[in-house]
Amino acid sequence: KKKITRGRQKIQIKKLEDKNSLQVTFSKRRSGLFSKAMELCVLCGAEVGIIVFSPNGKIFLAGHPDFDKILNRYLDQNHSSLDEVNTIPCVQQHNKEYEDAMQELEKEKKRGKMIEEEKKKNKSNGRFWWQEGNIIDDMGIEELEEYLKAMKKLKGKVEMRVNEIMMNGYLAPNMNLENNHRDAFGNINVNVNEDISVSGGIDGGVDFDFGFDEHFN
Amino acid sequence: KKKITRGRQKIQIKKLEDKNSLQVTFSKRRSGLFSKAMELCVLCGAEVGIIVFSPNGKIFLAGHPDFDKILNRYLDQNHSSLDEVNTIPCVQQHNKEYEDAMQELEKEKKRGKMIEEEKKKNKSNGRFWWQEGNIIDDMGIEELEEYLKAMKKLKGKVEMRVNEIMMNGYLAPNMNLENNHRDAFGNINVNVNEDISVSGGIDGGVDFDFGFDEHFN
DNA sequence: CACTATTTATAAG
DNA sequence: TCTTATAAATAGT
Repeated sequence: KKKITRGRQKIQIKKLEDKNSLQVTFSKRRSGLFSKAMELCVLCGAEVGIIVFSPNGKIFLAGHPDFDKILNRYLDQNHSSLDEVNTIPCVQQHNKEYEDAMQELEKEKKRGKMIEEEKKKNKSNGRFWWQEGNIIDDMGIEELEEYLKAMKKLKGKVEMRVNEIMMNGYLAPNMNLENNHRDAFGNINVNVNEDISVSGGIDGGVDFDFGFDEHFN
Repeated sequence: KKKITRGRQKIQIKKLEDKNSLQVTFSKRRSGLFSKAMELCVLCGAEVGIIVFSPNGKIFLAGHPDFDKILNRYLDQNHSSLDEVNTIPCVQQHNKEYEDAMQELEKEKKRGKMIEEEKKKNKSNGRFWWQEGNIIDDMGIEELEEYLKAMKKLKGKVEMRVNEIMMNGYLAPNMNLENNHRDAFGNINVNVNEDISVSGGIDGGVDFDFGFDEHFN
C-alpha cells in the first residue's frame, strides 16, 4: 500500500504561526533534542542538562546522569563567588531576609542595652524603692538616713494623694474597707494613727524611734 | 570529482572507545544539539538552556534568550531552588551566618522579653517600692492602705537593720554623718524624731495624719 | 573544516 | 499516534 505524501518539507527556522503545528513541532523537536542530548552523553561520556520552557510556560527537564547533579556541578564551579550567587532571585530574597533579621537583631540588642541601662540607673537612683526588702541588709547608717529621707518624701506624696481622693468626697463603688465609715455628712473619715515604736541598741545608747501610724476608724 | 566513501555509518549508541573519534563526535554532536535547541526556541517560542560538560570537564553553555535567564527562571519557580543553591559552599557559609544571627536574635528577644516580664512583675509585686513616685497617683484608698502597711513592714526592717548596726557599736571609717555623735560611752546616738503632719480634706470630714519622724542628734 | 553516502529526524497527512 | 517522503545530521574519510 502506497501512501502519497510530500514527505518532509523544508521549513524556515522562524516562529510557527499555526498554534496546532507549533504544539506538534514542539513535542517532536523537544523529544528529538532530549534524545540527541542522551546520545551525546552515552557516546562521549559527557554530562548534559537541559531546561526547556514550553511557550505555555510548562517546564521540561532532562539531564544525564541527573539534571540536579548537572545543575549543582554548574553552580558549584561557576557561581562560587557571592556576588554572582547574589544575582539569583531566590538568593536575593534570602539576603533580604538576612538583612532584615540583622536589623531586627540590632534593634533588639539596642533595646536590651537600653533596658539594662535603665535597670542599672534604677538600681542606683531608685535603690530605695526597689522591691527587694533585703537591700537594706547591706546598707550603712548613711544610706539608711537617705532611705528615711526618701520615705518622708514618699509620705508627703501619699498624703497629697489621700487629700486629693478625699477632696473628691466619695469612695469608688467597689471599695471594701472594713474600717472606713462615712460621717453624718456622708464624708469618709480616714484616720491613720497606729503607733509602733521600737527601741533598741545596747546600753541605751541606741535610740531609734519613729512613729508609723496607720489607723482607719 | 567523485569521492568514494561508505557514507554515514550506523553506529551503536554506546561509549566511543577511540579518543580521537570521541572528541570529533563530541564536537559535532554538541554543535548539532545546540542548533537543534536554537531551532526549537525560534520555531516554537520556547526557552531552552543547556549545560554540557565535556568528558574532559570543560563546560559549554547554550541558551535562549540567555542561559542565565533560563537558569534564573528555573531557580525562581522551582521549589527546590534554595536547596540547590544551598549546596554551593559560599552560600552554605552565608547560611551559617544567617542561622547564627537568627539564633542570636532569638536569644536577644527572649532576654528582652524576660527583662520586660521581670519589670512587669516588679511593677505589680513590688509596686509599693517602685522608684517612680507617681504610681500613687492612680491608687485608691484601698491601695494606699496596703501601701502604708508595706511601709510599716519596711520600717520594721529598717529598725532591725539599725539595731544590727548599733549592736556592732561602731561606724564604718568612711561614714560621714553630720548629725550623729557618740555619747560618753562611745556609742552612737541616732534619734529620728521629726514630726510632719498634714491635715487635709473638706468639711473636716477627712483627717489623714501620720507622723513621720526623722531626726539625728 | 570539507565531502559524501548514509542514517536519522521530522513535516505533513 | 503511525506513515511516508524528504530534509537534515553526521560517520568516516
